[in-house]
Amino acid sequence: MSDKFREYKQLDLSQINKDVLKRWEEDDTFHKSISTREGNPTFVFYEGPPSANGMPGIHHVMARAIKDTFCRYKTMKGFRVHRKAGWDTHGLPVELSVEKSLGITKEDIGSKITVEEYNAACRREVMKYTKEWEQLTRQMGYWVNMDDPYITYDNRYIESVWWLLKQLFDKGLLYKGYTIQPYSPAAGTGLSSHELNQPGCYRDVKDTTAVAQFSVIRDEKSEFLYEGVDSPLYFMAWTTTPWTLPSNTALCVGPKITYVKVKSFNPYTGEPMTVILAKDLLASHFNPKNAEIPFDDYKPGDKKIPYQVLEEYTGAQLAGVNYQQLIDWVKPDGDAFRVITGDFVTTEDGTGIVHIAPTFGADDDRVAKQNGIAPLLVIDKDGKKQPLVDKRGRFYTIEEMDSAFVASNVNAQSYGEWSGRYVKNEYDETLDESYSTVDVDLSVMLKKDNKAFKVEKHEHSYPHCWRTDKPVLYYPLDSWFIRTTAVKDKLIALNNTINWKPQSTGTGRFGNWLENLVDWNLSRSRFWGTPLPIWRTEDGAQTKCFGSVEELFAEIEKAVAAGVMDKNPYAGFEPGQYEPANYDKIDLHRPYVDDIVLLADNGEKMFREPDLIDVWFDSGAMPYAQNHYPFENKEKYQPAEGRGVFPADFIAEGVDQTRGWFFTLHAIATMIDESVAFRNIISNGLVLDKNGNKMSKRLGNAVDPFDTIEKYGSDPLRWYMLTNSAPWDNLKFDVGGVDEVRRKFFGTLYNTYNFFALYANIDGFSFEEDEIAVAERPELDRWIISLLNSLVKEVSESLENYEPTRAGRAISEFVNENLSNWFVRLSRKRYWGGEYDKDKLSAYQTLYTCLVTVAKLAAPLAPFYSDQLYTDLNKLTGLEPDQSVHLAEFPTANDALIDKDLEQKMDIAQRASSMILGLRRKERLKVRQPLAKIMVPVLNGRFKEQFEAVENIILSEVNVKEVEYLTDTAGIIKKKIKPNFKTLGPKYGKIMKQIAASVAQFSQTDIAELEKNENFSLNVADQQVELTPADVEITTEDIPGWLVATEGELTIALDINISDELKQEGIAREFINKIQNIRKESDFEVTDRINVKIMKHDFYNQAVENFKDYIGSQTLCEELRLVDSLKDGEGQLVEIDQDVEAGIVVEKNR
RNA sequence: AGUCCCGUAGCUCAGCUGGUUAGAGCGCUACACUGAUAAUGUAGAGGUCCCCAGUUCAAGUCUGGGCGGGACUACCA
Repeated sequence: MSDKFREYKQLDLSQINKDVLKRWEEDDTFHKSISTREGNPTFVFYEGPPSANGMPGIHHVMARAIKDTFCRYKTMKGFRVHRKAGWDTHGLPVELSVEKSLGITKEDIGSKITVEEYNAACRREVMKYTKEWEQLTRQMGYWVNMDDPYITYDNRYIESVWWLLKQLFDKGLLYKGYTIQPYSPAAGTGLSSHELNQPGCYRDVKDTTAVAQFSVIRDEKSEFLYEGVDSPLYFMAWTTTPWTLPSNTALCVGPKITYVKVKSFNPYTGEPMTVILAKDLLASHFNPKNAEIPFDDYKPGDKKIPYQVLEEYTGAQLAGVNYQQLIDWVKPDGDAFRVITGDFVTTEDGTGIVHIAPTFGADDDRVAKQNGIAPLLVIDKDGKKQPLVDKRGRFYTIEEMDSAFVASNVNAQSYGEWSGRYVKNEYDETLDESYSTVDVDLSVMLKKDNKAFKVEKHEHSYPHCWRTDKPVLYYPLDSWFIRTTAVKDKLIALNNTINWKPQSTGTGRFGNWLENLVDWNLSRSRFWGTPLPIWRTEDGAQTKCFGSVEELFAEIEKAVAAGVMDKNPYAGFEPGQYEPANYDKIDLHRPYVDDIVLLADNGEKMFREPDLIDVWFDSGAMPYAQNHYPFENKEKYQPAEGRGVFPADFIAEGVDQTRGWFFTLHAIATMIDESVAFRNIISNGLVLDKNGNKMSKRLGNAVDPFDTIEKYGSDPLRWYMLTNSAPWDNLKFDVGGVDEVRRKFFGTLYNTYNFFALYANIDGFSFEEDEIAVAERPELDRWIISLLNSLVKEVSESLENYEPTRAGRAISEFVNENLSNWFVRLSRKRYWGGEYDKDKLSAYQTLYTCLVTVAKLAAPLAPFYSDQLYTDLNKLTGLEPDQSVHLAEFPTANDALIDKDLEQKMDIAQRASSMILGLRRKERLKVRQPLAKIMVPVLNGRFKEQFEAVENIILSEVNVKEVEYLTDTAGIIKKKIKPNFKTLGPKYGKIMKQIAASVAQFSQTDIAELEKNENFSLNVADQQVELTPADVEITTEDIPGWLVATEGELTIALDINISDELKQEGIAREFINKIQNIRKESDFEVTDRINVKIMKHDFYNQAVENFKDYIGSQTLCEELRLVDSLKDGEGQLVEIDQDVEAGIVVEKNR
């Protein structure tokens, strides 16, 4: 063990990073931080699994710094912290990068490459950057348990996921339905949004559009609309796809949009009518000039059609009104033909009323479901429900429909001629461009039926299939869904119990998302992912969902026994045996599961539903699947005592996960356990480049975390990210800021430590003396201890509230402003020279305590340097029982040591000193020149008492001999008065401005009177105003005839007359300074004794003689002589005053 | 398009429940200090608190509406 505190030549945080890492590894500190908390309450953290198929970026440092900070903090608070690492391994990005690296497309899977080979490639690809990730985790000091990470492709993980799906299936929350997706009839395939966003897919095309008239049904719900109406009443709705009109089942209005009822004539038939449309769009359908035309003058066929606005309604009022089906081909089953409201409705184009065909529009489908509107479906020969248009893009033929359905629901007469027609001519190779389209023919039909208001060509952007160049349809496709809407209320209720940081994300983005919840579409047509564990007979009548490998294994055995399968592909697997080796024998991925054919209870064959599940389900399942629950670790979920591993106390990820991981965690936990998955959450913002642009490799503005850590060390990087802006604000990342943190915060802290070490080593301080009671320590020490305890309080509160930014900023402010710039600066003299007395000891003990406490407070945020600082301090003193700061207990504040009055006093001292230094500078009076006195006007006793307490500190700081307190009896102080708006405002309100004006006019006599009587009456705007001292702020402004500075309520005058005595002392201090410089330049040890010779000069001979002892004591000079001359080349010249130079020789005393 | 975040000095950010000279750091300029020394201190210059309306005696702060940047979710008659 060393007998000295370690001293540094310079601060190398990058090296410290490496040293500390090495020590952590040698001492196994991370595991100790858990094992030493054995039996304590747990703190559960969930790691949102990253995908290792991409390189980690600087933004990962951000999220992980936050995570790490709170896990370390809770550890220091005594909790046993759970934090298991994990990897997200499934999904489209993996598939895409495999395809890129193999140079294949999805088309090639199964032909150029087998599914087996493809999957094997995915498995390799997904862990490609594991090493880099682990390295970053290590280097940045992110403590997470990587011994046994969860991996979503692992069979055991998948098994837990299956178990969860089975629970949902059993609860009736898993069902097969459809969703509206882009679909290419020509290619016979659904398209992903990714494919749709290929260049050239959206093209401007001219389509026939129609404004149709939907006839209102007159009943009690619509009666209010008939006021003043004497012709048939219609809603008007516009569509760019008239072929969807036969599938219309609702009309949608904006609840806040204003609609008008207009009396006019149908332009094609000339029939009188009354129509409803959005007020904002009136002018685009009715020419305002025609409003003047008398109705009687109108004849059918006239170009100018008169109209008259009868009434206005809001969309909300229209909701619920029923209308007649526009085209009566097929009757829907269920509620339909009703006006509903939707927020997405605008008045930008059309009529402000949107035609809803739930089978052919995503918005339509959603809004219809929310309002209980049925889609228009037909039943085919197999008994399956189908939209009116089949997958080839044709209206279903009557022959292909179920005959009973045709009899009950289909109007064969009107539908007949349309049956089998392609809705887009492009789908029929035999048709040329001249052939009229369904859109046109339907529009013509509507015109004839008095149901069309306007039919015209309209150019708009429409998506096309990138493979066939033909238009895409939005089409319902089969998918498996989780019925999250069934638990919507529960989701919302549970969300309200979660502590969101920031709160607005929880109530806003996340809360709104829950309010507008739709069922979770679980299906993905992919290859690399968790397969849906559902087998069905071909007709879909029999369904089995498996919640474990064991169940599936048993069914396979049954199928093999019945001869449905040749052999069990999972033969050799031992059900119920949970060793990894056992699970390595099987593969639950495609294509292996696809080959499994099972036997239904009725003897039919069952095939797996080919979909994979949404990868978000994988990650949302991690609270369970990371522990292979419920197959293993079941006891951790229902612990006999204390807390188990569910739910999490804390999670943190980017705000982009709100509808991703945050939602899936929340949804799964709610559905499985009616519990939250996490209690506290920080959703952090993005890391942008310094100009506020998104970082990307392509733009070359991405910052490499490894380089940054290598250069600066992790601590400044982490500190910068955590303190520069609140975690939930976006961070404009600027390396310059990291460097600033290094200099400002770590540099200062390091300097403070080094200063301490330097003198402590000289004096042999090792904190072996008894601790001096705080009450017995000097004012300055009690002050910094008070601030330190206030700091502990603030940091603890901030971290308890998940606000790392506040914590970090408070620590930094303490270290820079108070500890270094005030405490150490004022205490310097206490450390160097002099006796090793109680004051010196107190100075050491106080500084030591501050440093070690700061190390602990900063440890969660800056784990490396804090540990180094802690270790350097503790190595010698052995005061702390723990070998690492991360095993130590987090400090707790001692309220008894917080002295707000003292903090106030020191604040006065700091401000007074800086004001006096300001005055000196103005007069070009060096601080080395002592001055006689300062004068301070005193307005009340309390102020005087406070000032007196810190008088000596101020005087020595500014090098002035004494303070003179001025009471105002002498009348030499000029005062200033200002109204106190906070007290007067509420009392006098409106006349506040006049009062302020009157008060500003107060004379010195007025002010004196107010102070004396503690009351002053004013008459303002015929109102009596009573002022008490509390209603005004009286400050001193000036002391005529003196050099004065004023700041707030503090006024100080400086006496700048310099007596001979003072002048001499100034000269003496000048010499001290010069001699000290020479000592330093000559590389003398701080403790070396010296002899000094000074060549005589009338300017300073007297001063040197008079202050000989003083100079000697300050510079450790044994012998100080004034000499007549110096030898040539001996000594050096120093400037003592303007144009006065002294020859001086400084020698070591041997 | 909807939801959410952000907009204060050249840059990065504070500014608590509204209260009258709008702050800090960096950068710039000047000066000072000096046995913490590749440090440090003090000051100066630098502001349309994004814009417009409203509430109020009083708005950087509250309300409404815009504008700009960003994120997510949707893609539409």
